[in-house]
Amino acid sequence: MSKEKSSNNKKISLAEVARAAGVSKMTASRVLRDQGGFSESTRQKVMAEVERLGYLPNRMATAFAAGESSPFIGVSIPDLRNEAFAQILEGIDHKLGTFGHQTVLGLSRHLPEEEEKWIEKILSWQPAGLILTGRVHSPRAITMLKNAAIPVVEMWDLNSSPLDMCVGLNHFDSGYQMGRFLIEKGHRKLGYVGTDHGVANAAQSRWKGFAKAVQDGGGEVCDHHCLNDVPDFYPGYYGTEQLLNAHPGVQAIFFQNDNMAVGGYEFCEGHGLRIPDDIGIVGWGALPVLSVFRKKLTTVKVRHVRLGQLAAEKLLSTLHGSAVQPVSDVGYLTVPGATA
Amino acid sequence: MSKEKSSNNKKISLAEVARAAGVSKMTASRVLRDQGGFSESTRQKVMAEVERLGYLPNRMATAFAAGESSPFIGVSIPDLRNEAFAQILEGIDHKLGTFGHQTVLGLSRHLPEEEEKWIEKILSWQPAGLILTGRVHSPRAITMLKNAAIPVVEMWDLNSSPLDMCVGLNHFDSGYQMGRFLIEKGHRKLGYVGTDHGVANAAQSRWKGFAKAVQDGGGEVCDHHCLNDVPDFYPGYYGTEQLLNAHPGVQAIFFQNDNMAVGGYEFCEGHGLRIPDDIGIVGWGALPVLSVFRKKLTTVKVRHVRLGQLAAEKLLSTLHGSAVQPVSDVGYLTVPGATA
DNA sequence: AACCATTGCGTTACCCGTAACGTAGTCTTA
DNA sequence: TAAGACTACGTTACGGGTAACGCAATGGTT
Repeated sequence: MSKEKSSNNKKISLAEVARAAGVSKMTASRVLRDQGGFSESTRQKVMAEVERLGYLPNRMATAFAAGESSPFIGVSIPDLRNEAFAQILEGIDHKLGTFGHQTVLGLSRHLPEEEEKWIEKILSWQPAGLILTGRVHSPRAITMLKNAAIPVVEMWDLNSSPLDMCVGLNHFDSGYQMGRFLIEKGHRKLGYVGTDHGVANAAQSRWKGFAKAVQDGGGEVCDHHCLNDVPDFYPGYYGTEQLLNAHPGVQAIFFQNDNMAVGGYEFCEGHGLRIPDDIGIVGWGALPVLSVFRKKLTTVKVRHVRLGQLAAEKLLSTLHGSAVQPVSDVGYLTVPGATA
Repeated sequence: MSKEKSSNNKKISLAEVARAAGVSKMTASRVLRDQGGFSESTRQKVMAEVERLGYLPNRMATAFAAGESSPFIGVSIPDLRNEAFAQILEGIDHKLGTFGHQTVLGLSRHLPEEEEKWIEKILSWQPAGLILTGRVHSPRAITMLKNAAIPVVEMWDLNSSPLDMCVGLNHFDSGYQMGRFLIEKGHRKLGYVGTDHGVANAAQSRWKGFAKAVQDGGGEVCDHHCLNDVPDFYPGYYGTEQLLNAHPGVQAIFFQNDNMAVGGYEFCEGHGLRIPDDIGIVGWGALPVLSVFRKKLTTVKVRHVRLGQLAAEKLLSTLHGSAVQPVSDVGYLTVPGATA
């Protein structure tokens, strides 16, 4: 509460508690940490003043004094509209919270320069570690991370030579698998609808994997990338419209994720296309919307929450001094449905 | 990166830079802050060592020394699967980041005791302020907040006598409006489908407002609450099934939010009910899924991102010493569609 | 009764920066 | 040429805790 309104208009320090209780700071400190070396009567005096004054310990000072690291773990995420990242963040935060750490959020809006600015700021506030999304970071960011000497986990995209540690899945492969799947269904003219932030990211890897599979299978790929938009329902809708206008005769479309796929599905069905007879629709991610969608969508299942938990676990193990496997693959599962 | 791998295996302090440059800590500090009072040759010596040693300033020590508050703002959110909260958090983080603050996340999973535990932890790490969701907090949490003497914004649910400051909308009224809307359409047997975490929250206010309007209009209300589930597509689906099994003949259903409404819509349509002729479907929140939904859903539009921004602005203004209106109403808009 | 261990505290130094103040040397100016 | 202003630093103290150490009083042992 703001100062004007609260009963205590300044923070109470341990020294004030100690003075009020008629003991030294050190004795008060020992009582509060229940570390022994004090009498019962002293304990009561100190605790009575703690209660009366509403003392709240300042752990920042403690950590500062002891040379400990802070409880803060910086977590950089491109955006939260994307349910995949929201789920990953839930997994991370839950695991970190269980071990007494605090999640400090950084939303990069898919821009490496935003991530760089955030990394510089957060590093100056002494986080114990960082979790970043993806494998692409600005050169200056990489230098700063090297100097910071704290553990870093790159998650989402698998990276065989990470800065430090990595948890993710092979997006290229998952795209390639889906491309093969559609080729084997007999399709040859295939589309892709996604977003584009001018940056190499995991979605782009999926698209490249997909394109490679289609080319390897003798097919043709047409793509439409919505510039600087979020991969959600509506971009899926208008992206499909633009793709089909530019490339009539596409037999199936692979979408960046399930929300976009649902948007594309709605566009197709709303314009008289039968699915999957006239056009196939394929998503990615197994997002919540699929649980009630009227047709079982062909998609790729990813355990987002688990991915977040694993990223947090790797960081926590390192912080607590355990040896850690630097790279973990959480995998994916291609799930054939009724839409392709 | 972890210590074993990085070039510098410990953090470089200002004192080390100063020693290497052959000056005092204070001179190095002045150079780094470009605060004047040093010669060009000294500047070059210091900056050369900063570069060579990879020095990163420790702002925590600075803040500590200057008696400043930390940049950390604690933000407590029930869950991130709910897109409304994800959008609010984006609004908060973007605004806070613009002003050099850092968002520290706390996910309460709709449990006041989780919120209490998180508040205790975060307060001991000296945040500059807090943003909490809703108006219900545990008594101990309230005491701790009073003692902390930092600004607190309660957001989401409007609260005429907040702990400190408040930004939100009148959920009860928005539910009441929707109840009247359905009564005026001529419906009398009305349903509600939502979730229940055993806590008085904003969704419960909407439900109470809705029930009051229906009763005032001479109607009958039937409800189904999914226990401890997230208000997403699938709970909307199965909640509708359970409601309709228990109460056949319901003429329209008000859902806790749009995602649940879409789940309910899918259930109804999948079971041969025509919408809105056999049953009306009404959502809340104007969530992204509506942009492509095949029928225009009757809903309530809420500016979630704006709400988050306003909450952050209130906190920032208080922190920078400006006078602030303690309570702001961001309002809502009932949007009639084609589903009721 | 002298000795020693234990108990229960206090004192000092330190963590990493910055504010406030001190000071030696240079430059003006009357 | 001496007083005063200015430049370019250094020194000290401080913030909120804790580690390490010191020490007086108490109790038990021989």
